[in-house]
Amino acid sequence: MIKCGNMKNLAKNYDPRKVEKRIYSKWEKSGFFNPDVCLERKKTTPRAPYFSMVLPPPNVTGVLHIGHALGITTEDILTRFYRMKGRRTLWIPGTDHAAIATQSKVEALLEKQEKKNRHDLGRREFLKRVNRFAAESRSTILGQLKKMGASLDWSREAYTLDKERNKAVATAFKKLYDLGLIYRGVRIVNWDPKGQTTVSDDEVNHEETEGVLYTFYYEKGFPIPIATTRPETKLGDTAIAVNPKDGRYKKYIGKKFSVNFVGTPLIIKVVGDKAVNPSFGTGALGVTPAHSLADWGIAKRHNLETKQVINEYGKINENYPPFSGKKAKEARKEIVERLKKENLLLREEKIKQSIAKAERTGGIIEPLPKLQWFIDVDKEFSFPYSTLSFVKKGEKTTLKKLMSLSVKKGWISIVPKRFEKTYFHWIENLHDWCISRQIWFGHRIPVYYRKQKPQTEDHNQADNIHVGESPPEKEGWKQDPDTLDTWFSSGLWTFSTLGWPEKTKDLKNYHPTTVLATGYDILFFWVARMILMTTTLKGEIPFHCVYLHGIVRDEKGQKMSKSLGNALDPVNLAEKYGTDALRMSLIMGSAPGNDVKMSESKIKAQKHFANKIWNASRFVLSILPENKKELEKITSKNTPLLGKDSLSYKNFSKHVKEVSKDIENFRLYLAAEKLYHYFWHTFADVIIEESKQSIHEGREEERLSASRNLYLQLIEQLKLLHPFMPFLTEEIWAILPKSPGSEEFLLIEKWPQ
RNA sequence: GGACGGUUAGCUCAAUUGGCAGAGCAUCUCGCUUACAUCGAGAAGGUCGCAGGUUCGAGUCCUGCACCGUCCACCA
Repeated sequence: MIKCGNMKNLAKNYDPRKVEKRIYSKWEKSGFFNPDVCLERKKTTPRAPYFSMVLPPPNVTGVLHIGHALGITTEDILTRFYRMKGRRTLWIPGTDHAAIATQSKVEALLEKQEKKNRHDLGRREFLKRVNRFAAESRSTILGQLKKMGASLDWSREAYTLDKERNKAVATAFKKLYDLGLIYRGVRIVNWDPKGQTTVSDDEVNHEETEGVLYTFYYEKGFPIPIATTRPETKLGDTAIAVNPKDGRYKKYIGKKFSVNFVGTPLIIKVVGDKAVNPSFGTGALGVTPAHSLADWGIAKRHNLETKQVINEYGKINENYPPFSGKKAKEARKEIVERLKKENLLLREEKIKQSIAKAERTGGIIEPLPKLQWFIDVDKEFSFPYSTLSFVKKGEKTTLKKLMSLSVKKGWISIVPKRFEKTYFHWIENLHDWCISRQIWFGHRIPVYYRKQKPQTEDHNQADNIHVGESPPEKEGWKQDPDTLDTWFSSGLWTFSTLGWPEKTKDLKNYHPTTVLATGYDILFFWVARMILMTTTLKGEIPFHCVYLHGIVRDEKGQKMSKSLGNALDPVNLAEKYGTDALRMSLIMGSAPGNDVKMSESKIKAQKHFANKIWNASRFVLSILPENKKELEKITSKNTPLLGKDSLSYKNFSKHVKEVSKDIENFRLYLAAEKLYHYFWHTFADVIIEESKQSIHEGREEERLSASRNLYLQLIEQLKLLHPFMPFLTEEIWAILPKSPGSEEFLLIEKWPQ
């Protein structure tokens, strides 16, 4: 029998609570999350390839949810893997101010706690409150990131609204403006009457509801019946559009009618437009340019007048008595009543209708023509860089083309590939991006206006608009009161975090970033915008690869949310089962782009796995001799592995290669599964069990060979498992005797070959 | 209207280039044996959504269908 005193002081069961905090602070103190320290301490070399990533900045609206935990785990696995591979590895942390989301959260709190709105406080005081809220959220979030074990370089932490990023935003705005890609103009926008602001197409959700399609004549004797779900907007009709091929109405095209519609005089021109579907409704469309994007397009094509009926509060404006001041819905009811009374209503039919709601406030979107700032995605401009192969310097291109070609030409790959199709499809349907918001929290638009003086009224706009970080020195300039869409600043994230617009070393060393890992739900919001911004402002791609993970759902497959009460809190779970178990359970069975169904039993299983690793390690520790010289025989390379052990180790080497390949190819779920399976069902169940005989009863060489095989395989499995289960593996690493040349921290240990 | 994904054991999901259908949880039986009862040994449980086709061989490739889900879309 060998003496086995080594494991006496180790608990029989692994208790993550006693380990995780201590280990994280050890890592932080070591400085190895920072590639500069790794370089200094020669853990990597200046000539090593880099691996860089940004953390998709969590919104400062509250706390991290389990979806974040999946993203963080995915990213941390990649980061730890490449760090161990010897790359110059940088993962940058940060948070997002999330303009509308944060502002509406604080507004709701204000309403609830003090029965006040933001105007009661005023812009300055209100912003103070929001910033205070954001700061609290930020520190909660940072704590949670650490709890998850994220090996982020905290020395480079960024915030979308901090000084550096503010400068980046203003610079970006000016540059895009100078390129002619940002313009101010009147267009139909998505107006949120509840939030009193515009929102972009992507911030609108469509819900299917039942609506009523009313078919009627404007007045008695009018030849063309029209159909609409919103009779109240018809007060603003300026035309009827019919399909030019429609025999029924051909003869009316070009004619003008004066009608009296429920007491309001209208001048209706009949136009032919091929956007009109002859088989829907009556085949004739009452054109309301101010309140429908489709009609706006028709009006543009036929030079029709725009008459606004509904105001910013969703009420009929002052021009339409007796309906003025009434809510759209009430006005609708009254108008329909009147049409009925006058015998003008032909039909009422129930139809399925999709209703647009603002994502954040739930307000029903009112399409309104408004003067706003836009990014023009179709405008041709000459590309100012010679850094991308698919567009030459000086060549005419558009933002849409840049976004599309970056992926099409293989500069950026999307994993899984099927999302590339979705991406292209989205770009094809893209309209100009409305970037101005009538909210207070965010980047104030870096534009200043001056009232035109009568004597200088020469239509020279440049005299009265100034685009830049600060106003010109002369008097009378007022900054635009609006703020920018939050995704404007997020779009700059890969390079604004590295110091742009300054020419920093970080930019040179770590951009383009290697991978962007994020949920597929923000492919359009964020990923596409980043590609847009980076190609245009830097002549670079933001990342070489986009890894899209799924959404975390509950056991029933429902999206987790606070309101449904099925949300799992990652910090609670980590506390209960250990972070490593939580991480493992999130990764296992989650193929790229696939949703993950989570349940506590899954996490529990991984807690058991952690315990298994702990105990197998205790066993290996128990067979290691205490005597230094004896121990060296096992830890050093000089002891040969005999037949069976040698074969077992060879097999293990295959496992190592497979796992490495899986991680390199983003098959993290497969790597995790293999690690689990090999450790439990090969290493513990078979190899350890079979070694027991050699160790207890074998000859000296057999004993040494078996012990060395166990020791080697354990050590190397700890390395393989480290990216997935960093705390447990680091803890065991600290306890096990090391081979010559090993690192103090598993964190920076070389990845097995 | 367009596109995408899913359908495999009671539940949650795997099966990387086509090669004997696998895990975890739950269930049943037995076992506290000197790493681990957060464990071990064993059992039961599957016409891989349906219908065709390609192939020596199909859960995997092709065609069609069904159901569930998701995203996109200016048919009022």
